[in-house]
Amino acid sequence: MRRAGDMLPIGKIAARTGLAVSALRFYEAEGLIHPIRTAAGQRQFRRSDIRRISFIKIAQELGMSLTDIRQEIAKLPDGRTPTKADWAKISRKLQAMLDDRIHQLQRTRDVLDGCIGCGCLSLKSCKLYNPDDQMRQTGTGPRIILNSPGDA
Amino acid sequence: MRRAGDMLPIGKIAARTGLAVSALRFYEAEGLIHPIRTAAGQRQFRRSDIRRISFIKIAQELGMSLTDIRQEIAKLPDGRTPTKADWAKISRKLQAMLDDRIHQLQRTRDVLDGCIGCGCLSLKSCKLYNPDDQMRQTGTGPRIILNSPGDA
DNA sequence: GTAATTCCTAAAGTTAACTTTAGCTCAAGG
DNA sequence: CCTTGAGCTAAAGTTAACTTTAGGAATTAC
Repeated sequence: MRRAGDMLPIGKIAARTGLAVSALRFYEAEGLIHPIRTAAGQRQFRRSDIRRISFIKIAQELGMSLTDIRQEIAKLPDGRTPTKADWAKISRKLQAMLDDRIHQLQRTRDVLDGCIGCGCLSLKSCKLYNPDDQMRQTGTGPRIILNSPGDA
Repeated sequence: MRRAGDMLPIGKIAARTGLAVSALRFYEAEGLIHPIRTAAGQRQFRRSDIRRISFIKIAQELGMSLTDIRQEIAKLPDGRTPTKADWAKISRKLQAMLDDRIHQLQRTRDVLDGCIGCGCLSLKSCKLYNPDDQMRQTGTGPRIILNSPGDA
């Protein structure tokens, strides 16, 4: 029952999500979104793609790389437009990540409280950094890692 | 009263802070740390530099760029080795940033709870994103911004 | 119907934060 | 002494995540 009226051109999607048009094209090239094309070759997005893009942004905010996000999104149902339940399921990992991150920051905050004041601030000697934290990027290139495995 | 015994070579500092030697040299080039040199030109770090580097890492973790961090560090007393009080003072901004970040994530978490479940997830239509949030990077180049000014 | 938008692709450029490489010098151990 | 492990510099390379540019084609607005 859904015809052309449901579809949105790239510019509208950009406006609705706050992403640049170029970023959306980039995301398609990266396999994160899969707009269909008009006969003339112009991209047409489903409304549900807005949710997908929102998911991408939240996951990014939590430090996931686009590669990681692509993997997560790949768990969505095959050809069909994902339902709310699909998103709820896949979002559980985000919930957990949010919780972890919040706790980590709270710990940092608490320790910083006494620790910078007392003058002992040192990445190794202080327990400001929790060693039990995975899920941060590794490898070469630019890194922003505080809790790298091995710190104690 | 302090002679050479108090000073540490770059390798030791790298070991103590968890940073790579190359990163420390890079930080010096960026004006974030200022080790002195031996007659032969080798870097010698003060023990207090460990605290300085720890500060840099925490600030980075909170999303500050090295440029921002350099500015903050510039507020430390001129030539003298900073005291605990100096660090405590400059760390107050980090405390505030930590608090902001924690609250932001909590908000995201709470809204995500109901919001992804209910299927309304959309960056613009949902209040998942707080518009009252500054202190995120702007400009060109790679960006990871969720709460860019203008979102509602 | 035509001017102004919006869209297209492909390729190259940008930025931050480092790392790697190449070719040396210095310092510590046996 | 002489080898081996740190250090040094300068310059080039890397990576992620985009943006910009160039040169067209399709739509929309008047």
